[in-house]
Amino acid sequence: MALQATEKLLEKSGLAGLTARKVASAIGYTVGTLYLVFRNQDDLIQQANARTLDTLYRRLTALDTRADPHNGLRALAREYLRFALAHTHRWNAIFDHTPSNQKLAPAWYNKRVDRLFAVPESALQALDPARKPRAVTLAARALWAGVHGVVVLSLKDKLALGEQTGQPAVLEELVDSLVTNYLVGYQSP
Amino acid sequence: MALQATEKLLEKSGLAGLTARKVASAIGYTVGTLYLVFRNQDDLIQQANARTLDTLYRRLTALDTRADPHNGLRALAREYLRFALAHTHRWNAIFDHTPSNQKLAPAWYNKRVDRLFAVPESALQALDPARKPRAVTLAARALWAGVHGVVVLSLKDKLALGEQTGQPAVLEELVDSLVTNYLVGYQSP
DNA sequence: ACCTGAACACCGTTCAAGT
DNA sequence: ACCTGAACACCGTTCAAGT
Repeated sequence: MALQATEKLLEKSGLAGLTARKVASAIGYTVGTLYLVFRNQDDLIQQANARTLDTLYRRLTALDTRADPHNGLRALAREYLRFALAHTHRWNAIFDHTPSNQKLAPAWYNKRVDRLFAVPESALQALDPARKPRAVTLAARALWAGVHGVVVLSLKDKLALGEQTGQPAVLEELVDSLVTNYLVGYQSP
Repeated sequence: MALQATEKLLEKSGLAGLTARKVASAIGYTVGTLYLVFRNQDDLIQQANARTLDTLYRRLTALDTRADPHNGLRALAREYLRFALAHTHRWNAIFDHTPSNQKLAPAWYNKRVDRLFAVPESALQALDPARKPRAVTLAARALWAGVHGVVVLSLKDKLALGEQTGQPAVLEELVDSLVTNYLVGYQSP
């Protein structure tokens, strides 16, 4: 499959180094052939990104958050960070790619993104079942977007933590701090 | 200045639509001339981004956070969001641009980023002067990266808030939720 | 039915040559 | 001293023509 070649290329040199010609020649074909399978480069990248989102989703749902939602949310956030650190380039490709025509992403793609957000949301729901759904959704978005922010800036080395910059342990501390403190506020009267 | 033309082009069609040739012809010159002024495209973009960072910095420091650090931090976060919403493309250019050669950004550029982080950090310091500096730094990074995350995902419409997606009021609610709840946790015993 | 090859309109970057 | 023009090696995308 062309998508496997795309992943390998992404993994090696990131989204910027990805080229239709490179992908084609990696699977022993000509550029033209690639355009018989994918509508264009956006389509190719989106399909590759969808696969990354899927494996991330599988990783997150493999965790059990029901027993202890509070720690479950921390575990989710850590797993998210770990995944991003382990697959920097593929993870970045998801958020660096912006469709050329200003067009919004296709529905099948957005479905994967929504599914990811649903994971922390249900943990948050379990944490406090009495809370109104809208309040839970809002809190889940805020918290998860926050975690996302820590991860993005971590990967871009924009956190300026002095000598300890980039050390996974410190980054986990950041993510933990965000989740824990947010949840304290969320659950306080 | 070429940088003004760059900003205008960014504002109109984003980083993806930016071209050395377009910038040059916008100021009545040839491409070649542009390369007598800027080392390369990365340099051009970084200089443009530095200007954006500067005006954002000025906006944030214009707020007074000393009187009431707690509300001050909320105001900072809101201002950050507002700036991003008002200058979507220029703000995105800052975080979408990744230097070609995998090279890290020059020191003069990173200085501007660090300066921005220092703003919420000093507010957080004022909130609880007894706290150890390292703890304050860590909390400032976590919180501000979190706010950043809400803003990035807001701009990319990846928050999936149903019909209300993209409504500024809802986005401010998200940012508020993050800051307020985090601070409750941060200040709890 | 499947693939190629070459074309088109664009890039970033460089640098002799012009004034 | 300042700028141009044309070149080079690359792009994404299309599509006649080949098997």
